[in-house]
Amino acid sequence: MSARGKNMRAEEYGKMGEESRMDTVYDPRRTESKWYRFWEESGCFRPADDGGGNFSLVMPPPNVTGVLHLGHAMDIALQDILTRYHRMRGLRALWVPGTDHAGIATQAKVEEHLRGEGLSKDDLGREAFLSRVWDWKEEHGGAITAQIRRLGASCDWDAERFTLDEGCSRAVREVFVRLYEKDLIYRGNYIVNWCPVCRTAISDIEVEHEEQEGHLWHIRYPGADGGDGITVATTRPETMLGDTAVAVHPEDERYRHLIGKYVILPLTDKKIPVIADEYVERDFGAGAVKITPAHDPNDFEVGRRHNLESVNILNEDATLNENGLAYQGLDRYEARRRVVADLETAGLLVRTETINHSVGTCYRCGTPVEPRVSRQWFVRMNTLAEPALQAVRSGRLEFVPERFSKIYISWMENIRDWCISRQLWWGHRIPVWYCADCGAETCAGEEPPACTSCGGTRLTQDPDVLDTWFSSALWPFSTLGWPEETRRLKEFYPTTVLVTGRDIIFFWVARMIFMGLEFMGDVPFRRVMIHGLILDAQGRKMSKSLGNGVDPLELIEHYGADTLRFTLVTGNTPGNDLRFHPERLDASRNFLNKIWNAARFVLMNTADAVPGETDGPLALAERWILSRYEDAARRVTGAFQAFDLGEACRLLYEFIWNEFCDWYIELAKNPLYDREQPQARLAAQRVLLLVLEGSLRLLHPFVPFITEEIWQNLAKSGGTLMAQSWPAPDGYRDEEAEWQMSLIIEVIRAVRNIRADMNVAPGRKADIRLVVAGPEEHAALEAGRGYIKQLAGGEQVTLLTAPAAQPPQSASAVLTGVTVYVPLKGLLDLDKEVARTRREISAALETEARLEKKLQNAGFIAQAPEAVIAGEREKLEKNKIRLKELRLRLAELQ
RNA sequence: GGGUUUGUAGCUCAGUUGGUUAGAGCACCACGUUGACAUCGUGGGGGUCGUUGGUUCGAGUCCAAUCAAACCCACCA
Repeated sequence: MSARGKNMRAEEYGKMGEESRMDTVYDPRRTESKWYRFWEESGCFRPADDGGGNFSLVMPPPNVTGVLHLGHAMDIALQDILTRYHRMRGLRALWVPGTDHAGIATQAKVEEHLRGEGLSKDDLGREAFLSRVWDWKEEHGGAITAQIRRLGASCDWDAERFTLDEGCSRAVREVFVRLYEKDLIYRGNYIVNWCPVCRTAISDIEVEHEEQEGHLWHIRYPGADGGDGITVATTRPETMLGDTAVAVHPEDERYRHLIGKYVILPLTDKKIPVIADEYVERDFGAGAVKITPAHDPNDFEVGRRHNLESVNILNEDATLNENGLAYQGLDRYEARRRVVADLETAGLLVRTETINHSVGTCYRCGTPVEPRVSRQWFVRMNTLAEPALQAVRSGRLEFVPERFSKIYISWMENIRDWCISRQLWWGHRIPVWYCADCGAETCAGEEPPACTSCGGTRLTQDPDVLDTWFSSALWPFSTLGWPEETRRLKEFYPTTVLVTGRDIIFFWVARMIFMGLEFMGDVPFRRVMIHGLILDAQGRKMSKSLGNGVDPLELIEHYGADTLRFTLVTGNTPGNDLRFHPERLDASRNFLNKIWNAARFVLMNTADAVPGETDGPLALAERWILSRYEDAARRVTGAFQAFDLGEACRLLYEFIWNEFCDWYIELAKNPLYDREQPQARLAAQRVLLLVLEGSLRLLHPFVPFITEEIWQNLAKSGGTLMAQSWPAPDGYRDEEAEWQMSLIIEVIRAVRNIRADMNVAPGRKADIRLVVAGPEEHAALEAGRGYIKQLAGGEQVTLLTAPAAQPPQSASAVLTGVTVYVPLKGLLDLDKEVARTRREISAALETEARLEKKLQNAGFIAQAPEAVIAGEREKLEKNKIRLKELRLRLAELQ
C-alpha cells in the first residue's frame, strides 16, 4: 500500500504543493501551519450550533505588544487542552482570546522609543502621544496573537477582544458610573504608593517588598523648652522635613513627661508636638517615632487621629519641593546624605545602625516607591469583598487545587481600598468632568454637554486613566458583550473555568470575582485552575535580568508546537511550579515520533483491511489490548475530570509506548504476516485501527497537529479530528485476558533474561520448555505459545506438567505458577546458574518469613480486611510452590 | 511575624481513600541493522522515600516535632 494513496484529504486541502508523505521521522514543520489554517478556515474554533451544553473560558489577555514566553505557552497549552477535550465531549466550546492594553508597560515602551528620537510625551501632547501609542500597538500588536496561533490554540478568533476596544471601553465607563453612583468609587487625598520613575500612583499589590540593607539613624529632637528632648529613629531621615509630630507610647514611662510638650524639628525652626499613640512599639529603636503624615502610611493614620498637618516635601520625581527648604531641588537620596551630614554637624545624630529592612519597590521598574499623599480615585472594597468571599467559602466558585482558596480568602478578608487612578495617558480615561464655573464634578458614561450642577459648559475631564486591571476585571463579561444582553453573554456566562498562573490571583482573579458578582449577579467562572510558574533548570524564575529566559518560538521552530506542549504539560502537577529542562523536549519528541511510526506501521499493514466490527472471536492479544485500551481511556478521562492534565499525559504515554507499541504491535505481527489465516489477520487489522484511532482522539487535545496529520492519513471518516467524539470504549474489559497476558509477558521476559545472561546470540533459536503448576497456567501458556515463540526467540515451546523430567543442561527461571527451562548445551554456565538459583531461594525464604510473620500476627488477622488476608495467604502459597521448585532445581544442578 | 509548597534512584519527577518485593523518563553499563521507529529494541546496575518520634495489625502515604529549599502575605519607624 502506500501511505500516499491514503492521503487524499491532506492533498485536497489548499494547495499545499508538496505531497505529505509518512517518512520514518515526523516533521512538524511540514504539518503544523497547514492544519492550523485548515481548522481556522473551516470554522472549527467557533462554538458549534448545538451540543450537549456549553463550555466557555476566557483567555488571560497578554500584553498587546508583548512577546510570548514559556509561561504563556504553558498557560495557552492547558487552556487549549481543556477546550479541545470539552469540544470533543460534545459541548459547544467557546474560548475567547484577546489582548490587554497594559497601561504602564506599553506607555513606557513608547516613551522609551520616543526618547530615541529625542522627544518626550509632553513634547507631543496628549493626543499626538496617544496616536503614537496606537500606531505602536498596530505595528507590534499582531505578534503575540500570531505566536498563540503557532501553539495551536483553538480559540475563536472572531471573538477576539482588546481591553481598549470600543466595547470594552463602554463596559469600563458603565461600571465606573454605576460604582460611582453607588458611592463605591470615591476620590480623595490619601497616601498612596508613588513610583518616581513611572510618575504615577500604583496600588498596594503593585508594590514588591524586598529585603535590603539600610541604616537606622537615631536623631535627637531637642526640647522646645531647652530640655534634652527626645530621640527618634528613622530609615528615611530626609522625610523629617515633613514631620509634624513625634509619637510615643501612652504608657511609656520614659516619655510620659514629654507628652503634650513640644520639640524642635532639627534643621528647621519648627516646633512640633509630642503625642501619645498606641501604634508606637516601645521596644523598637528609641521607642519614639517621628510622624510624617505625608510620607508614611502609618504616620498618615496617626496624623488623621491627631489632626496633624500633612506636609508634602516631594515632587513627582522624588526631588524635594519647596517644603524641603534648603534641600529643595535635590533628589531624595542626595537630600538624605545632606540631611544626615548636617545633623551630624549639629551634633544631633546620636548614632547610626545598619539594619535589614524591607523596601517597597515598583513591580514594573524596581524603583523604591515613595509613599506620598495625593488626590486619587479609589474603589471602596468592603461591600464588594463580602459576596466575593462568600462565593468561595460556599464553594460556588472552586479553586483547583483547593489550597489557593485559602490564599484568596485571607487576602480578601484583609483587603484595602483599591487605588485605581494612574497618572498616565494610555488607558481608559476616568469618566469624570470638572466644572470650571462651580467646581462640581460630573460622572457620566459619555461626555456631558454641560455641568449637571450649574449648567456651565466649561468642563474638563479628569486627566488620569484607570489601572489596567480595572478593565481586565470585567473581561469575562465585557468580552461577551456586556452591557448589552447579548446571546453570547446569556449562553456562556458564567464561564466554565479560568486557567491562570498563581501570580495573578490578587491582581486579576479576585477582581474578576467581585466585579462579576456585582454586575452579573453571578461568579465569572465556576472553577479557577491555578498553575505554577515555569522555572529554569536551576529552579529560578525566568527573567530578563537573569537572561535565563527561553524563547518558545525557537523551541517550536526546532521541535514543533506539539512537542513543546507535551513537554510543558507532562510532569506538571496542579498548582506547582515546573522546572524547565531542555532535555525533556527530546523525550517528548521521541514519543511523538513513536506515535508517528506506530501509525505508519498500522497504515502499512491495514491497506487491505475490510472495515467492520471487532466483535468476532478474538485472539488473546487482541482481547488484551482492547481491555487495556478501555482502561487507559477511562483513566485519562478521569484525570481530565480532576484537571490533572499532567497525569492524563503520563497515562497516555505509558499506554501507547509500553503496551500498544512494545507489546501489541509486536504480537500483531504474527497474524498480520500470516496470510494463511485471513480471519485472524483481519481481526488484528481491525483492532490495530480501532486502538490507533482511539488513541489519536485521546491524544488530540495534547498534541493536536501530529494527531490530525495521522488522522488525515488514515482517511477515516470525513472532517477533522478536532470534531470527532471523545472515546468512551465500553465492554472490552477482560480480566482473564489481562491475567493471561501478564503471565505470558513474564515468561517472555524470563527467557530474554536467560538469553542475555548466558550470552545466547540473538539469532539463535531456543528450545523453550515450560513446566506449569496448574490448569489455569496451562491454559494461559497454551494460548500464548505462539507469542512466546515469536517474542522470546523460541524454536519451539513445550508445555509440561509439574513432575515431568527436567531437561538437562538448562538454564531456568522459576516464576509463580510456571518454571521456564531453556536447554543450552555447551552454553550453560553452571556456576552462574547455581549462584542465581541460590540467590532466588534466599529471597523466597525471606518472603516466606515475612508473610508467615504477618499471617501469624493476631492483630492483622483480626483487623485487616478479608480480601487483604486472603491475598497474603495466596501469596504465601504461591511462594511455597515456587520455593519447592527452586529447591528441586538446585538439587538437580548439583 | 504569619502562611503555602517542596524534600522518593546520579538528574527530573509519579506514587490516587494507609495493604505485594516503592515506579517511570533521562543519564549510565552490556548486547542488537528481525521488513513502524537507532528520535529504536532487549537486558542490567542504582533508592534504609530529609531526620526523629507517634498513631496503626500494617506508614513513602496519617499526626507531631525538627532540618533544608523555594515562594506568598504583613504598617515595627
